[in-house]
Order: sequence, then C-alpha cells, then structure tokens
Amino acid sequence: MRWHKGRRRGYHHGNLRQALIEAALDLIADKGPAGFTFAEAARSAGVSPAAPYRHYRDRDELLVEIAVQGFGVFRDALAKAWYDGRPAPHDALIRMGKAYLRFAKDNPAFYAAMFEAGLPTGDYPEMKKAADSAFDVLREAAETVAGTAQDEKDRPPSLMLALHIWALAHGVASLFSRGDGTARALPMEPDDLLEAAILVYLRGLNLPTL
Amino acid sequence: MRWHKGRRRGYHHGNLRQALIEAALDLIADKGPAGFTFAEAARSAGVSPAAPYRHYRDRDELLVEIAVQGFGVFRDALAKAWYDGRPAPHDALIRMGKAYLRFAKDNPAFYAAMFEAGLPTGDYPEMKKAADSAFDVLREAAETVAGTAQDEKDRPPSLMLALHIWALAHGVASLFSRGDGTARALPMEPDDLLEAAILVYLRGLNLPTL
DNA sequence: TGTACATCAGTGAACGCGCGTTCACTGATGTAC
DNA sequence: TGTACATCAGTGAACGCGCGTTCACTGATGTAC
Repeated sequence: MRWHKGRRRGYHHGNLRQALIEAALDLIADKGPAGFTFAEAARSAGVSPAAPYRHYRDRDELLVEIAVQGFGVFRDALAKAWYDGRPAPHDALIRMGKAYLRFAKDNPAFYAAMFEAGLPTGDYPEMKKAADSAFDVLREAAETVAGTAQDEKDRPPSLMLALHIWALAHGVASLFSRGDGTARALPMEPDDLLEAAILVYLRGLNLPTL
Repeated sequence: MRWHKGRRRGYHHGNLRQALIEAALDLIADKGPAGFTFAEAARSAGVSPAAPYRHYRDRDELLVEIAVQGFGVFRDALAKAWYDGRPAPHDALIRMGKAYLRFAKDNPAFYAAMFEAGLPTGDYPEMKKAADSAFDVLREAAETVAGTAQDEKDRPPSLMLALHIWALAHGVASLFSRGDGTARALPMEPDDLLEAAILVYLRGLNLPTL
C-alpha cells in the first residue's frame, strides 16, 4: 500500500472503489437515495465521469455495495450491543434495540441504502446475505431471551420474538429516529419509547423480569 | 361538469390536476418515488410538458399533494377498521393494525410518497396536518383501549400506547408487507405476525383479554 | 539491478437523451349586458 | 338570446443542463528475465 489513507497521489487514485462509496454516502445523506448520481459521485471523488465504470457496472451496483457494507456495520453494531446477552438477556435486548435506533440516526445514508433504496432484496444475493447476517444477531438474541422462560411451555417461538423486536425497532427508527431530518417530532426520546415497548412486550410474553 | 369521469374532451383537459396525481401514482408504483418526473407525468396524462405548471409549482408540490391525499385515504381506512372500537376495543385495534398493512400493500405509491419521499415533514404544514389527522384515529383508539384497564392505576398512557402500536404496524408494513416488491420474505403472514405482537403487547399492559 | 512489456486504472472528448422551465401563443369557457 | 370580452388552461417550440455511456487513449504499476 503506497497511499496514505485515501489520499490521492498522481494518476492512479489508489482506492477509488471505496472513495466512490464514501462520496455516494455523503450525497445520499444530503439528498436522499434518489439524489445521488454516478457522475456526481465521480466528481466528488475527484475523478473523471468515466472512471467509476472501471469498478461498478452501474449506479445500482454501487448502491448494492453500499447496502452490503451498511449491513456489515449494522450487524457489528448490533452484536456489540448484544454482547452475548451479558449481563442479563433482557437488558442486552433493550441495548440492542437502542443500537438499532442509533444506527439509523448516525448513518442515515446507510440506512436509506439498506432499507429504502427500492432495491428488490431478492435480486441481489449478496445484499440478502448481508441482511440475513445482521438478522442472525437478532435471532440469536431472541433465542437466548426465549430461553429465560420459567417453564418450557411458556417459551415463545424465538423467530416470532425476533421478528417482533425487529419490526418494533424498525418502526421507531423509521418514524422517529432518523438522522436526515425526515423524522417526526416526538414528545419523548425514541430510545425511551422503544425501551418501554420492549418491556411491555416481554412482560406480555410472561418472561421473568429481572 | 361536462366531462365523463376523467375522459379528455378537446383542448381543455377538465381535471388535469387529479389526472397528474394518478399518473404520478402509477409511475411511483412502478419505479419508486425517485423514478417519477414531472415531464413523464404530463406525458402520461396526455398533455404537453408545460401543462403541469398551471397547477403545481414543481415536482415537490405535486408529491406533497399526493402525500396529503394518501394520508386522507389512510385515515379513512384506519377509521373504518376501527369502527369506533366495536364490538370490542382489542379486536378493533387489531383490525386497525391489519388495515395499516393492507394500506401499505394496496397503495405502495401512496405509502412511499407519505413515508419515504424524503420530504421533511416540518416544511409542509398541510402534509403534517394530514398525517396528524390520520394519527388522531390511532390516538382515539389508544384512548379507548387504555380505558379498558381494570383498575385506574393500571391504565397505560394512551399516547405511548398509540405510538407503540404505530411503530409496530409501521415496522411490519415497511419490512414485510409492501406492495412494490421490496418486501422481505417471511415464513408467515404479516397479518398474523402483527396480530400476535399486538396481543402480546396488550397482555403486557395487563389489560383484560376479552 | 535494469529493461521490456503487459496490465491496470485512469483521462477527456464526445454523443444522444430526457428533464425542467420559459415563452408567446391560442382554443375553450364563463359572464356581463 | 346573442355578442363582446376577460380569463382560464392548454400548446409547442425552444433553451440550457447534467446524466449515462462509450471510445481510443495514456500514464503508472507490476513482473519476467
């Protein structure tokens, strides 16, 4: 590697692929997933409009790459918050929910590319794989939380639990906790709203509150 | 009114305003909220590209009008499903949740314009008003449901209840129940997933199950 | 270590295209008398 | 009821613009010997 981090040196860029992604993220954060063009990303990265074609077939391929990277960052954030369910699974679950909100707030461009770029998930296997990998963290958490049931007959189906938590966190994030100025006003913190919802939900599952 | 419903007759269109909205809805449904242009909507409505300027200042103004109409349809759908909480508030609440999903599925273009066009809600008062009006139906329902508490001390704050149900329904709709092909695969019906979540949630609120 | 050569990753000019927008215009409609 | 006129809601031609994309090219890098 002969380049100082991302610094351009001479004719060859060195890391144009990643530079285009970062340029696109900035543009998306500014103007939504619609408001980014291949040409502008190139300009923003300081290369000619033809250069991106050495790395991506078209705009969509770049968008997918962004979504894939986004799901990676997302998965790591969720896994870190879950922290193997320590010290207590219920607390860890709530922590993970908050990490979901934080991700949406801190990375509006990733969030938009992942969930709102209108890319049919089915058409892009790598994207689906990356998304599934993030969801797996949630499934594992759900499994652990379900395992805290007092009695085996009280044990909720963990897939259902995972999907409910996902939907709840996603709903709160999409409506109230976005970082791009399209969030709705709320008379409380999104974090608190989500925490309360998860607590009520877990109580409804009849799991022991710690 | 000299026009048969929406039928063009001669030089004047008769109802271009609404025709443009419908054309835009078709385009949005096809290609997402990004993939609609003023010019194409005009072409689709059978008028010259200059004609829309007689009715809308620009693309955004048309989008806002669409979102406003969408929230109107949405509110009516929710209110109809709620049906004043009859025969039983809990059942009616679940019915309303399902109406939320159905709306997202049946009206992907409205849904996208309302929730994903990237229009900052704060900048468009009429849009905010229309959205609030839809949310009011939900608030009223939450109020009624909260009132079913056995004991006054068990009564949940109805705003919180409303926001939780909203987030849940919105999350399920956005992730699993969209009509535009971007929904994720699910091993069950979105309706059933949402119903189960609401039931668990209400149980967690310690409200009497009917 | 030096040189020849292949390959990689960029340039820049060019193109066709559709969009947004403006303009003077004109056909159709509504209304005052 | 007819006519003159104002207003409304369209036309169509034109423009500048930026995008996507292609092309032959070329500078920089890596490697075989």
